[in-house]
Amino acid sequence: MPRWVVARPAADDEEEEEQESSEEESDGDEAVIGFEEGGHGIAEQAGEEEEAQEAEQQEEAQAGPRKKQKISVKLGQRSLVCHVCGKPGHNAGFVGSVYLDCPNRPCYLCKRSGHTTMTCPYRIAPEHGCVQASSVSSDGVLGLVRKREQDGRKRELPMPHAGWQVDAAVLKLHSRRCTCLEFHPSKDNIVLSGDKKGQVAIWDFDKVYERTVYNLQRALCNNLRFLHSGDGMSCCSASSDGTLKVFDIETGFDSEVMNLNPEGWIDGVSNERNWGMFYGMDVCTHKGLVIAGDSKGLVHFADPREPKTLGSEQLHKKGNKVTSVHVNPADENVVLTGSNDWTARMSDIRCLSGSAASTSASASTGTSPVQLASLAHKAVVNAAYFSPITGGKIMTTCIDNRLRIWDSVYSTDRDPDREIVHSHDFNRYLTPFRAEWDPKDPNERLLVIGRYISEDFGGVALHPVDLMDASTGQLLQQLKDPNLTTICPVNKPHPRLDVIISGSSRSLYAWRPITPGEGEEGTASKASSSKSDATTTEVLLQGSAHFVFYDAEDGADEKKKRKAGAGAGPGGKDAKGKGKKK
DNA sequence: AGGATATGATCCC
DNA sequence: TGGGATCCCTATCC
Repeated sequence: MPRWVVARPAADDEEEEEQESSEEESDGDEAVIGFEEGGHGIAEQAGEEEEAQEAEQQEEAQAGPRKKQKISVKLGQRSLVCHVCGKPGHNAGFVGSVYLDCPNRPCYLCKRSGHTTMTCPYRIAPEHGCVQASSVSSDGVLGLVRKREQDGRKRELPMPHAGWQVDAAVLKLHSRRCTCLEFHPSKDNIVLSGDKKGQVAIWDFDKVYERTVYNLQRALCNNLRFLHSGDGMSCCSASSDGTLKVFDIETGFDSEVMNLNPEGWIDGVSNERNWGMFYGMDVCTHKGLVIAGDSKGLVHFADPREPKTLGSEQLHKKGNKVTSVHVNPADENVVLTGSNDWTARMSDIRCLSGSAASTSASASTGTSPVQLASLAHKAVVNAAYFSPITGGKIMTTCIDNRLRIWDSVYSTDRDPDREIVHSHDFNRYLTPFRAEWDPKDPNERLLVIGRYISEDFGGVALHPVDLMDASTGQLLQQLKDPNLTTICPVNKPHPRLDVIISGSSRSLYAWRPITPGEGEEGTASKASSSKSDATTTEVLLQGSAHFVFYDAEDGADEKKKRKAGAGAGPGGKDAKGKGKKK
């Protein structure tokens, strides 16, 4: 029984226009669903016409000034001109929920020529070209023994569940898109999310209506990690405003651990080059150490109890973002970093000199004494993670549309054991995709990643969240919901429960397995017959026990229940939604 | 309602 | 080495 909450973003300072918008928010079913802006209809598909091509010059010479024009692909239309390659005779773009590729361009999925996305072998069989892991291979007795020893006597990765559905959602929790997620280390139903404006929200996806928002930083919150020390209330946040802050999730009280721009922005002096931003960040639990990568290829080490940088190391090429930092779960001395310099690198922090200057020269040549391995990629590395239990495997997400798997940290001097072609090369405007290990899978094979290109599900274009097997490249499940039409770049499997949280646009969604007997109410099977938003709404309403409207704007008691059968809505309980000062 | 635009990697000149 | 054009899947602002 899916439960949906519409939350207004916490008040941004004191802005007057909030009132107007709260009205439009509160009026009716549109707001419930909150998908009114999702339309990707063909009519809205605007495109840029290419510069004049020889061939088309004569034909269109009389057409007047060529400016931006609407692209509306109609089947059977006469004079077709492709807005992608500029050649006549065909067109590209959405036809209903299906995107037709330009045949003159390489495949958008695998980037190879000779076919389009629709016929791409990687789309038809996601495991195409993928080597099976030795631990799941069936040949030979030795292989079997090895498999038994390495892989818990399992060859087939058990299908996680028959299906998943959105069980709960907070729509418009944030005022900007969600950028990162983190589960509470001990409280099962609590998830934290950061957004593009530096806000951090704490959401109870069980109670659904309970959430807290803090204005923690002034720019994009790139990473949240709990310190796992003391009471489990301290969380660390790395932001593009150049600060690293530790805050208490109960009180919102924060303290600055690091600031890359202590002088602040100085007009005429500060610019994009010298302004420091934090990206990837992780925590050494036992050492009480926070490790954060910045926008200049530096990795900083700090003790959150003492606001002072312990040291910095140029682990990546100067001027390139360190997009991801991960401490090996089995050996805290080993750190994996991903970067815009097209590499992921494994380093031993015991060899730190503590001074960025001393190793900056060697880092760019890849021969720093700190460095254990450098994993070459063909494009920017969005994320590089050790496997969550043994730390023995490595998975990277690269925007060349490939997930790379090394089955052993000792084979990092070779090519990856597997390259899984998967659509996650974001264009603009989206939070970078990051494939995440499922920490509950003892085999360390299950991974979760959102999909960029849409698929036609009964006439609706949806972007599923994919569950894949890192050992075979097999697509195990695609999580989808007709009411979730936006792309889900941020996804995280729960460390203990059968829950996956997805951050999509400004909203959070909690997926749970469909329990037998409950059926697939509200999912695509039902929506497939309906085309318009209105009917989709109907389907959602039918399939749900109750809706709770949560309007954080109006102060304390702003819960309005709607929709029949809504008795279950938790009564007049106050949610603390005021957010911190500032 | 619809255009401008923020935004980021990349490629090309 | 730098500016400008480009990009399928946004979302907000005006």
